[in-house]
Amino acid sequence: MNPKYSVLLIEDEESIRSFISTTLKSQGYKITTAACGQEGLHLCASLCPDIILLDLGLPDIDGMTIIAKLREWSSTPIIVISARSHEQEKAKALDLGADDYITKPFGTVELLARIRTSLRHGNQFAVGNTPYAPIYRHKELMIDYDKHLVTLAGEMIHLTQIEYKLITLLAQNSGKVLTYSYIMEKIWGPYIDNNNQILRVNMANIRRKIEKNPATPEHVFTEIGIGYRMAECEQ
Amino acid sequence: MNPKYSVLLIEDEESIRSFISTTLKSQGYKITTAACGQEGLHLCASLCPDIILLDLGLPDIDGMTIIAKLREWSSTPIIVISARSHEQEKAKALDLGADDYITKPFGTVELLARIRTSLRHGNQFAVGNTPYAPIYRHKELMIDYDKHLVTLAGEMIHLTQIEYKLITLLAQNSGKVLTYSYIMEKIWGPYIDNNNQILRVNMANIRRKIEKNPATPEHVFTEIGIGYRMAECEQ
DNA sequence: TTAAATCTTTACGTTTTCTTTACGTCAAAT
DNA sequence: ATTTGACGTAAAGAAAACGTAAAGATTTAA
Repeated sequence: MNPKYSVLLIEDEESIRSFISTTLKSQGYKITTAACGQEGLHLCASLCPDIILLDLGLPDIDGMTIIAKLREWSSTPIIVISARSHEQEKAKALDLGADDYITKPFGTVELLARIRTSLRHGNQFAVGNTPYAPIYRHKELMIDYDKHLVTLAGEMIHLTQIEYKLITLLAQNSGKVLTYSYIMEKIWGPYIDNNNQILRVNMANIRRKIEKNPATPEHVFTEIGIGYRMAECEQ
Repeated sequence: MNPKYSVLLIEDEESIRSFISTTLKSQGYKITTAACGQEGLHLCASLCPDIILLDLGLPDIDGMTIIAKLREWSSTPIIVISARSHEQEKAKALDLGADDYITKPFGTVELLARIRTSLRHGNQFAVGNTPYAPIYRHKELMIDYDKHLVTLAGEMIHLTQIEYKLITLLAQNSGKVLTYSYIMEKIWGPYIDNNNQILRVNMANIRRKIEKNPATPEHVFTEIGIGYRMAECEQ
């Protein structure tokens, strides 16, 4: 890795801190740790890390507050670390501007994969309208934004307006979880009630068209309680 | 008979205006004239001519301004007419988007040649760096832009002026969806309201002429809620 | 000037899409 | 084992978008 990415880990539990530190160091990341929220905010401002790993259950400051405070001035990718017992927190964290989440206990492979994805798609350097790749491709599925065309194994797939908007939104953020509320607002505007039924129906219709077996999807994944995630674009 | 090419002449000198008018009429062009820049801009937006002849020395608006204003929405070929050959002026006009430049006094033969050339090369609907294709072909359908001719299985198809422009616009962007509003602006100018009814009627008429069964089209497809897309040119 | 062709508008039936409702399934928690 | 909550799917009604015929309006050609 060249140059090294710097990672800021905000985590109060000593055992997890050292586990992650060791893991990341061995992979060539430059890692700094903070044991409480106060320290974390301070270090973030002075270090300007490339990515932040944030445990939501800190002793001094509420995790949501930390995300909000960071997002006031920084767009550094944030990966939230959360205990399974606090499921509903995750969606809120993502809505506040976190980029991804990972649930304890987690494996090394998963953690590293999430970090790589977030760094790759990290919007910390994007100014204004992020330039998306002109084409999304994953396995047999291809989306040509310019031609407004979706093909599966070369075959044209007919999508309705809303279906196309939806898959485009997911594809242009592929690899990343988009929360239900985020998707709803993007597609149906800010005045829609937050009943996701209409979204589920549309997702089912899309899956019927692009998945061999909608029950075991290859392209669009459900993150239960959180939202949807699309397989990362190949290239 | 093929649809006539329509020409808009923007020229303040009466003698030149009538000279060019007579010349072009005798050659089968449909010509409209404007005596000042204001009128010229207005007529262009309402007529959407196939080509524009523009005198740079108009009394009211600077010629360069007119070119720039037209290029905000139209890609119709513009041939600039100038009293004196100033290399700088010529370069600037071409830079702003004019297609050719002719110096007074000029002969009939030269003018007609320039017009033919601009119309031929004026694949005015092709966007970006699309290579100039002299012919569109797909299944039995053929469009010869140079000859201004549409044939279906060798048989000549009679199209009206608007119908020809429409199918040309779609053909020169074949494979891509063109939105209703884009098409409306290209064919009916920037001042048309965004009621697509007139477009639907014209598409129905075109389909009646070129599709075996308009309900299951082979050449022009509707992308509901978005626009129309023409089958990609073969070869 | 008159007839024909073209363009635009109006009206209406059909198709497609959108939304809601109802119900079934699965997994986690009691 | 049962309950509960979240998600997926089917189907039906409502709404929007589309295509077509036909009647004016305008332009062009004879």
